[in-house]
Amino acid sequence: MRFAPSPTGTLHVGGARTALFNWLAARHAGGTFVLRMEDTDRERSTPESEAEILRVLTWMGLDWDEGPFRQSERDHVYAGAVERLKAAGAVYPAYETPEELDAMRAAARADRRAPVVRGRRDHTPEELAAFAAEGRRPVWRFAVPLPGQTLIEDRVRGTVTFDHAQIEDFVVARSDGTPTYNLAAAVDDLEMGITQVIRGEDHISNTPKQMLVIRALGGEPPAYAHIPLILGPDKKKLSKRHGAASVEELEAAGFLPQPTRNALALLGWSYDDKTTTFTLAELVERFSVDRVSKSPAVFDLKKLEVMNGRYMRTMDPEEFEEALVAYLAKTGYLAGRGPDAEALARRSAPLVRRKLSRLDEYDRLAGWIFRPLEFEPEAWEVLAGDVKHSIQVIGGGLGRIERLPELTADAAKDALQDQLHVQGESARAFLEPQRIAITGQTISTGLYESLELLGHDEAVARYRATMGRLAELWGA
RNA sequence: GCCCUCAUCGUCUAGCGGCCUAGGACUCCGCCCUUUCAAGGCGGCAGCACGGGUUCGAAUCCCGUUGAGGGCACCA
Repeated sequence: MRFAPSPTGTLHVGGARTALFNWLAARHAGGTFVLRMEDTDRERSTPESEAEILRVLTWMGLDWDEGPFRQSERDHVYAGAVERLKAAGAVYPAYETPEELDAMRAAARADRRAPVVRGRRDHTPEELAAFAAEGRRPVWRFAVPLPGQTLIEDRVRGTVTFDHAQIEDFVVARSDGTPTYNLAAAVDDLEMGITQVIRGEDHISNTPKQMLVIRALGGEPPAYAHIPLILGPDKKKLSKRHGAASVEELEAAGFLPQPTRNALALLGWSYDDKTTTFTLAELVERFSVDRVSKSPAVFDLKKLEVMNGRYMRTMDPEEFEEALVAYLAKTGYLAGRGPDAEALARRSAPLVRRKLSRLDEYDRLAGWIFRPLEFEPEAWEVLAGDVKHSIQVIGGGLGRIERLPELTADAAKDALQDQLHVQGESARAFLEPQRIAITGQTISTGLYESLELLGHDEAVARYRATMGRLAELWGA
């Protein structure tokens, strides 16, 4: 099994799922997982991109047994293969100019035929010598056998037939001697002893070309499985245009590796009619390409959020605390929020654990902890909407909190619930202002726990500050 | 234009001729619980693209139509 990305950008959700499926298939079968960088496009391939892909794979918990190999470092292998193809008469030098190629394709199209290119396979030795004398460098094209057809015995789609009339004499070696993708991929799959290829459906039309190359080299093609593509909400192939299309973005948004992996596995694959959560071990044990769906799937971020939230709620509290702090540190959230920032974040972990679906929502819930009391406009609106009521209710709450010998969440709960009865208020009408009074937010961590976290003095101070501002408003 | 592929609730899917009055999950909508937001519990809305066959019987098999996706470079 192998995963062979081209390092020309970040790893998006589709590529990550391809990697996952290959890895799962390899681990399930006890096979070898090979990582190979398809960087024959030297213009677009970058070391940064390669490092990023490796990092993301590791983040997802995927390891590899061999590699990463780089095609850019294997020129000699491809050169050797091209020589063997020449010797076998499977390729020929082509001198057609770009204009001629365009004309050929346009003509075929006008003729309602497939826009395929056939170079002249029958140049005489004299002609070839003349070209050489002019210094013209040919590309080498694969002489697709005509007539004929190539069948793919695909593990997810069944038998797929390609008529050779539809396959052009594809370029195998560029005029500068470098190999093209179809040559390099075929040669590597053969050389590296790859027996199973799982890749996106967008590669399916390349497959017969690669099979042709492998057979011309005297080899046997691996088994192929072309998995359906992942689509964006617009039903188009997922690309950078769609938000959060890369795993890097998911990570930055505060999704954890386990639920992300789980969600990715379930895109186009299912185990049965009910199970929706799997541990890594379960995935390895149960995965099979035979159960991969044939139709493309729309990636649903909302579903991932739900899975992520549920996962965070079921993980160990300590583990969650570590994940949260690591995330906040990595994203730079903690920096510049005072020397106690990390300690505060740790203390807040239990308060946000049941409320978050993604870590980047942390600030919305708990940002107030790091700031002196200040009101969100909407929050202040709630209090200012009925100043008299707010003063009564918050004043009532303050009176009770103030007298508490020890401000714990339980004590706060008992006191406030008793007070709301005393004042004949509904829970919502009484408790909502309390939260705003101390956090300044309409949505926040739980009221009682928040009070405990603040501690008696700070809580009372905040209450008083709010009362002060309300009194000011009342007076005016 | 040519080639390949796909087609079950809005989304992800189970279903491989009778177990289907089509199951699960997410979203959405109610209700309950916690006398707060959230979380949790319970319930509800919603689907076999269409038309022909084959068969005692079709979501499941065949053909066609329609729709959708992918590919068609000296990119990968």
